[in-house]
Amino acid sequence: MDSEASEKAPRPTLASVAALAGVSPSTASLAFSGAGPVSEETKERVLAAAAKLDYAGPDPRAQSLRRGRSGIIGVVIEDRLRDAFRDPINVAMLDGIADETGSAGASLLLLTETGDDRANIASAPMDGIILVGCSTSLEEVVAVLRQRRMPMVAIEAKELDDVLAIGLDNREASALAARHLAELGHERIGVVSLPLTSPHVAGPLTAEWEATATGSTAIQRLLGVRGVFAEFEGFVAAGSSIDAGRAAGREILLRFGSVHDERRPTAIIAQSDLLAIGVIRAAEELGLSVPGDLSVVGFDGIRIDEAGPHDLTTLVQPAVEKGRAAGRAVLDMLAGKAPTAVDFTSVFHQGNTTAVPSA
Amino acid sequence: MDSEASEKAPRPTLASVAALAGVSPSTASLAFSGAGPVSEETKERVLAAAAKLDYAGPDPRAQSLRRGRSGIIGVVIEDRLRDAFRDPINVAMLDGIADETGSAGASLLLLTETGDDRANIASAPMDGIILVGCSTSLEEVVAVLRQRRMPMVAIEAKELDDVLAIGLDNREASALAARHLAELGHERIGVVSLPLTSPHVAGPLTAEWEATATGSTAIQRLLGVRGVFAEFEGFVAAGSSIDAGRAAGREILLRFGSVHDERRPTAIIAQSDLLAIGVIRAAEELGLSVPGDLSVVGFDGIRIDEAGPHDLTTLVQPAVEKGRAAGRAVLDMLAGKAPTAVDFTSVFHQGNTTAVPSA
DNA sequence: TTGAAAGCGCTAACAC
DNA sequence: GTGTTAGCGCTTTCAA
Repeated sequence: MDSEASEKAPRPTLASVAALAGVSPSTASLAFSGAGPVSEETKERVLAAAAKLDYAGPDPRAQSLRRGRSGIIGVVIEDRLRDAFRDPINVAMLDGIADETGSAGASLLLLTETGDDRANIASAPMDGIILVGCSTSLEEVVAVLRQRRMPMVAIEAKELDDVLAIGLDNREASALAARHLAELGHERIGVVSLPLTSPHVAGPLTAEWEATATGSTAIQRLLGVRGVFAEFEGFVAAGSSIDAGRAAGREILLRFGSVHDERRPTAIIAQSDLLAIGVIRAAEELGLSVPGDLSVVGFDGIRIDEAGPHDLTTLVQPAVEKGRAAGRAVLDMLAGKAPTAVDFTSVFHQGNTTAVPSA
Repeated sequence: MDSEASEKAPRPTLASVAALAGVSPSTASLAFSGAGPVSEETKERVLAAAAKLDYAGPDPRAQSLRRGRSGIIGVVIEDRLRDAFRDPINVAMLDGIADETGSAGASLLLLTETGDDRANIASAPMDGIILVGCSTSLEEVVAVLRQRRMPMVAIEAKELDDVLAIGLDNREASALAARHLAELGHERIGVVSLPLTSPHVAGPLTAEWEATATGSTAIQRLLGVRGVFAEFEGFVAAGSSIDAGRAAGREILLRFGSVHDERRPTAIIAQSDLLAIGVIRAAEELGLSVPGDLSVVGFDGIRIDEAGPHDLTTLVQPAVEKGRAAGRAVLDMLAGKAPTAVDFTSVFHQGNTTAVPSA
């Protein structure tokens, strides 16, 4: 019964306010928006009428039909939220997006590519959209959105028509990390990859798997390493988390039965800092010291409460800036301005988790 | 120039599809929605016309005006996203909300109480709203939303008219933790509190501060402890993070100059697991062992990659369920059903971070 | 089974 | 400065 309260008290309309104030609806509208010439006196009368009726301002639904804009920017995330936001790098990026869109008066609609939410991508009232680290079904999603004539921006996705790309030098940066290890004298390395396909499963990296992979970021980072080390022990993690990194680390370190087997990699490149921390943990649990017995490199450069005493050697990417650029790009598209496709560069940070391999 | 592409190709309308198919708009509408009797043949004709025009389906903006529903549920977060989502407990809750709303075909609009985004709360096209851990300006926000006749659900907020409450036994659970410590024999304890006011600042807990506090969760948890220990060393953290916990832990442990001062608390209750982990870290850095020299209790029961060897003694709260309940409640309100206000219960988990105080 | 008409609430043009 | 008119694109009566 209580719930009917909302039904009993219909929202007053601009028209009703105008009527009470004794002015035309268009005048009342102007009085509210301040977008045209209205006499002080009329304005006051309208505002008084609005107050009396407890009018909350123009109905956003009607406004958005009339104006052809809803003030909403969609953000499509591949995973379930709890998977995506477990990694601070994604949150940082989202925060960057929110910075830009928020100050332009737009709000963010969170959408995932998973199951039920899929249909919403086709039908939510949005003015533009940002695709984040999407992969598997990216092209399907893009096709739907293209049909909706929706301005699209994708962060770290493969090039697609009608989609503005915000890039990161994943390949080059990873090559940098690999070269760093090579220069230290490492010859046998392992790589812990971000998920390659969706749904996320863990397992040893194989050529076939890599060939069918859809995760653009992971692929580029793998290619970067391969440019330096033709061969390496690859293992695909089930996500970007310390746990997943730990599991992957164990797999790589124990691939030959014992960590003392001489074929064991002396260095591991992890595709995210969380994964790297997991690898370090796995190594320590197996009695290996970092960087004495094993060098570890990460990727992202998040400020890592969890790294303990280690200062992770990693590639610092400008996550917030990436988000900002994406936000700015959609807004530009909406404003009819030519948006700028930006490519960001990661910076190598030499920490204390890499060293020359032990004899 | 490129950006004008979207302007040149206007979205086709249902009317244009209908015209091409040689039927009335209303019939075309039915053919799409399947919500009425349409002959197979007509339907096919309409679909063919739609395909030819590359029609992407009804415009959501027009739909939402006509139907009075936008299919959007707002979620108001107090902090900047990166602060709120740094704590996995919040992400879990959001995930619970998304579960429910997503499968009902609604999407989530993310709003913050901070600066620019504030105005959006007053003007975004939403059907209902969920307030999450909001505090400071809760009442202002609620007033605006009430005027909009917006169904409101609040998670762990103080009781307010027209707002359905989803609660957690913060007070009772905290009392449980305190009693646990009392039973172990602790007499001098410290409490690391979640932020009390906004913007978040850290500092020693004072009676005045507590009196003007707006963070409902923090207050309840403090009250729970006070029911058991009339006095304790309180310190308010600047957020729910390991770093903030570490800083707060240091403050409390060094309040009397040295950790060896006999007035030093022998146990610390932290209002979140992240804070607790930070406290443990601070203790260890100061040469104290946990639980030997210091007992630590957390709150939340997140699965903690970062706890290292410790199995944190904590209160496990059903975060995802809390989110689900909130989601279900808004949806019920929208469906005209009486929503159920739910109160959740936390479960005490005895880990290995609490023990009898050392002599 | 289909069509015609009305209007959701607002605002941009245009007249006065 | 203010009022009038005309829709934005869709869906829901109601009548045929």
